[in-house]
Amino acid sequence: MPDRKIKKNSRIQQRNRYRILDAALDVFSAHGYRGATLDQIAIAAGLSKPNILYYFSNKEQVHLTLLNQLMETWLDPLVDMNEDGDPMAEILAYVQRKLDMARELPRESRLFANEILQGAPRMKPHLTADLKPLFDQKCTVIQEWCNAGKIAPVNPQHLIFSIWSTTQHYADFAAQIDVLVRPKIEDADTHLRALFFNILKTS
Amino acid sequence: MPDRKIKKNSRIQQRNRYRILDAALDVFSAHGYRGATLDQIAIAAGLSKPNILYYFSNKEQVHLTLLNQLMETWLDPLVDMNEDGDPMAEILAYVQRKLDMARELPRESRLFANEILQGAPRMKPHLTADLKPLFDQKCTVIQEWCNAGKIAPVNPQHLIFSIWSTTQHYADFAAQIDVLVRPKIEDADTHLRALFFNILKTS
DNA sequence: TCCTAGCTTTACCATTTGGTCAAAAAGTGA
DNA sequence: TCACTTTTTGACCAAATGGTAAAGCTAGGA
Repeated sequence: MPDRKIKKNSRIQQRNRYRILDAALDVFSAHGYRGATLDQIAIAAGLSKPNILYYFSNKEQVHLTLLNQLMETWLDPLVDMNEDGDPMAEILAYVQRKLDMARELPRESRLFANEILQGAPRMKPHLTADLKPLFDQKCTVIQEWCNAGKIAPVNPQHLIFSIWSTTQHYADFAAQIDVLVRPKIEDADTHLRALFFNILKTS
Repeated sequence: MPDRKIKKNSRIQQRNRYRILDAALDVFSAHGYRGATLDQIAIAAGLSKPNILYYFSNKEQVHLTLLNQLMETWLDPLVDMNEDGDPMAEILAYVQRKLDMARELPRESRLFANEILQGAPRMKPHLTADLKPLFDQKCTVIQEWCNAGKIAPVNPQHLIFSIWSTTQHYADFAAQIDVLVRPKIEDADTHLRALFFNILKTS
């Protein structure tokens, strides 16, 4: 029988791969790639270490799978920024989506931050292939909005960096924020909307 | 002889402790605490591993020494924000100092970011003891500036978070920025000045 | 009921890692 | 030069880590 049947979709496969990736997300986002161990992941997943290696060929594959999955959803908010919409509304909605994402997927944000902080050794190809073209395209759109006078003149690259940094900060630096402010922060939305509204408004 | 002479200041001691801390800053900032090894640090310092442990009792002590040193300089820019000065000028000057710092001390910024990202296990006491009081005090100052109408109403906590995140982003996410923009960024200053000017200006 | 493919575990291995120790080497003052 | 202190090193260790191999278990179809 030349074609071997690989059942990646059996119920057990699906459930266990999901468990492993969920556990790995916990561990990698908390300790970085080199700081995370297969034993930690195994314990968090409720499986044995060799069992992890039955589903993934090695530690790096687990990490890579997570990064690949992440890349898919990570770019969505920016993709959805529509060049035909109202510029101010589009940018502010993008800020809101990024902020929501930081709140709903803080582990993913920290996984990404860890990877970039450490020089993006496993992610650089993705950045070049996926993020860079999208980034360039959206920079062009913003530049055109500026040129048309629909928003105040602004450097598109730095604008996007500011949006990324301010929104992701609430996930990535949560440990610091927890120390500094007692009750949970909920009014970041208002602040960031004002921050970016004020630099973009024409008048 | 009851009092033992500990020569921490011999020329050799000074030189080697400096070399070790400089090498450790390289390694810790690039891999995080758990991802860094004493061997890497030893090689980067041009010393042997046991020699490292002659100067520092263990790996954690090297890391802690770095964090303590860092904490001293890290707060300076905020300390220097003078409540008797012109509010707008003071805040914009603070932004500029933070940005300069991210450019001049990117390894320190990444060391800090790594530590916070991973839950600040060794830094939380410092944050509570040193950063928090300063943060609260400066938030009060900014709030008073708002109340006096000297700057536009703004949430001081979020304003500071925005300043931290946008400035440090250029150090912490340098690997990503390198992929996205060809020539080196020098006009971040202009962008950030405008960003924070526009949300703070009255009228 | 038995067979088989798929799943799990136990035992194990080589390498890496933080750390120790005693001896050797290099300074240093008289 | 000699005696003494400080610094450096090579050999070593126990624990942790990524990974392997083979045997054992389990579910489900014939």
